[in-house]
Amino acid sequence: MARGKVQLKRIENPAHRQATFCKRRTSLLKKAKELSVLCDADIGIFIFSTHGKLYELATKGTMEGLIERYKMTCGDAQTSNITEASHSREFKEEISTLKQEIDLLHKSLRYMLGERTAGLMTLDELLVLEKHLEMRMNHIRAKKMQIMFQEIQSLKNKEGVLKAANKFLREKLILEQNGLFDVPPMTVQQNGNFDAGQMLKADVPYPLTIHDEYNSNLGGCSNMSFSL
Amino acid sequence: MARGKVQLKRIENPAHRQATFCKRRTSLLKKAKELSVLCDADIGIFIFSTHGKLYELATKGTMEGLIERYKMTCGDAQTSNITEASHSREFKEEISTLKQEIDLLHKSLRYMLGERTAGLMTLDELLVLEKHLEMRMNHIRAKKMQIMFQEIQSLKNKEGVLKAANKFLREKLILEQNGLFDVPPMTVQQNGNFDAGQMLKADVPYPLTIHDEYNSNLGGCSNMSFSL
DNA sequence: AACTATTAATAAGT
DNA sequence: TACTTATTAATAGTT
Repeated sequence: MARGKVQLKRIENPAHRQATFCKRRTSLLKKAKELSVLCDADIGIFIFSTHGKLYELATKGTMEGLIERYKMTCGDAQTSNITEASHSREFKEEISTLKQEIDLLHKSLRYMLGERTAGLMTLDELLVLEKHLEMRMNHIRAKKMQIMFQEIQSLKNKEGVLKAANKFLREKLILEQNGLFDVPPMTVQQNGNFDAGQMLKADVPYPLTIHDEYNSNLGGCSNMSFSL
Repeated sequence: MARGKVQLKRIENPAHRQATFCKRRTSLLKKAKELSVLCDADIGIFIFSTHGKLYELATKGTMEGLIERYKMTCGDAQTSNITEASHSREFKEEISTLKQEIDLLHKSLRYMLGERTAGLMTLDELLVLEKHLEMRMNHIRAKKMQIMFQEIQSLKNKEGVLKAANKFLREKLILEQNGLFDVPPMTVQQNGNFDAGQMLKADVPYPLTIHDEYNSNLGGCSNMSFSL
């Protein structure tokens, strides 16, 4: 523009190129500022020198903001790229969904643990609670077994005692009857039913089971509760 | 620059402003192209007019590419803003963490349900499983009770039968002994212990409990399992 | 970086 | 929007 025209091609002389770059870069940014002020335009410029150094201008707000606006504007019409903003929004939505799911799982776990704790539990707490549940289950099983065996042992004792008494009485009876008449030995079969026919073949029609007052001996077991 | 200087302020006349915008914009982009060619620089420019229309120039590759390069360059040195790439990475890391937590919660739930299902469960499935658990617990309780009452009823039956037989034998014995000597009536006390002293005060030292072969009558109850 | 001859840009008018 | 032109601004080559 002065002292002769210039070929529109790369300046090979490095010093010359650097000088020109400095002058024209300054002018370009100045012109951009003028344009933005005179014409009320928003302009973003970034210039990378040959060596990668960055020179920038954002006439309104930050360059980030202008880039956002640029992506919004051209994203509608030109590129198929999704803007950072909508990327962020999608990520945030996914994170929100996942957090909701975690909340629900926490609630489910608390429900299963039978807990009515108020606050949220941490991950570490959950692991503790997992072990906790195992212990609770074992405790419940142990307690259940203990009660059952107590009841069953109590009944077995009664059975044994009665059988012993029965045997003793039978033997005594046989001894007493020895000179008068014969009675076959009485037995209790494996299925727990009393063999009345063998005991008394014809002369005594006897009720073989008795349900009434013996319930009290079992500590009211029909109302037993193990508080699971 | 011609026919008089220009004040560096917004041109209020819209037509005038629009004309100037068009001229200067064209010049600016021309200057930018010249700079990029002469000095081997990479330049990105975007201009938003007053009405939001976008004019852009990217002297190398696409504007997207230049914006990426811009963010890389200034992200390292100038601004404190995090680039889209690292934003994405952070989001992805958070999502990964949340998914891990959900996996763990799913495992916890499956463990509590006693399930050994392979795949992941959906949120909807979890709600179903929550109800499922309640039903399973009720079922387990019912089954447990059923088994216990079966055992206890079986033992009660035996007890009743033996008592009946005992009573019958005792009466029979008394009848037989009536002319010979007196025996007081035998009883079973509330604590389940046989009152041997009352039955036979002096002459028969008798083992009051019998533990052996009667276990088989209880269906192997010492090995009972309710598969919780 | 400063100078300056010269070219490029452009304001105002058409 | 495009052309014209008087005038200013930019800048290539030099110091």
